[in-house]
Amino acid sequence: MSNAKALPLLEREPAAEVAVPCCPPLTERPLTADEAERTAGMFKALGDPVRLRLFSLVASHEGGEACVCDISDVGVSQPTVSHHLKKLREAGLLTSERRGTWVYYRVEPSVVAAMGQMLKIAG
Amino acid sequence: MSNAKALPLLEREPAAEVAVPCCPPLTERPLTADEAERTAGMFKALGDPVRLRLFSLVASHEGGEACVCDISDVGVSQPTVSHHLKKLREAGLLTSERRGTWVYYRVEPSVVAAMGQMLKIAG
DNA sequence: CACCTGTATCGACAGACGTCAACATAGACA
DNA sequence: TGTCTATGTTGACGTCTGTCGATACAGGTG
Repeated sequence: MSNAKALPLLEREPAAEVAVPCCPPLTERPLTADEAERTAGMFKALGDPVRLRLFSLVASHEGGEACVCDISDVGVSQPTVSHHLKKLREAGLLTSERRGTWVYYRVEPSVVAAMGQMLKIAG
Repeated sequence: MSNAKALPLLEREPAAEVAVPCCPPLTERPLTADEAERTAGMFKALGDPVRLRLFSLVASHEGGEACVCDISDVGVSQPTVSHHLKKLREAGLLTSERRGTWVYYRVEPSVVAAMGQMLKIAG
């Protein structure tokens, strides 16, 4: 599926150690220490205002993806934007792909869905 | 009895500045800087493994509430537990009430629902 | 009253984190 | 090849944060 083997930005890291289907709704049962350790990273990634804006810029961008150049205007320097996008990638919330000169980011729906699942109240 | 005016723990802070109904799904439109600033605090609160466990312990506890004594076994000291519960309170995710000797925490459903709403994918 | 238990606060410390300027790298194009 | 633009990486800096022991406060019980 998808990448045969040549996606530098995608392949560099083992993707998301946080991975996809993790935990039941938080109301269902207490998380184990291990589950909490892995899952907290996803929430932490959205716990910074700049990252939250970057994420919403990607998520709401037409076509479901955005070039870095489209979303860089969030009030911090370019290296800082790059740093935050990396954090969002490492958390599994975004994926990136270089196409020619530009790098495009898109939301990883399964991870976001997993987060939403955990916040489901009184299932 | 139901204290007429002496609820130190509850009254001390203006509850959640984060408040309740904030933002549309992150896929709908980019957050403003101000929205992101206020909203990131909620995700940040769940971005720590210990806090995430404490939250799930409260959320999944029978009766919808839990005494601190019920949830203190998360591997950190009692002051640290108290510190984290305060953070969750300040973020608006939990409320607390002292009843006699014990203090009970419960989930603030509206705030959690707001977070879930933001994570809704593709409206 | 004194004493005990449950919970919050204080003060200190180490480590994590956000930020930037400087530099490095990758493509496009001449 | 060289140069230009877009993006990532490095190193440094100050601030925030998680943690603990010591202490304070609240309420129950004797």
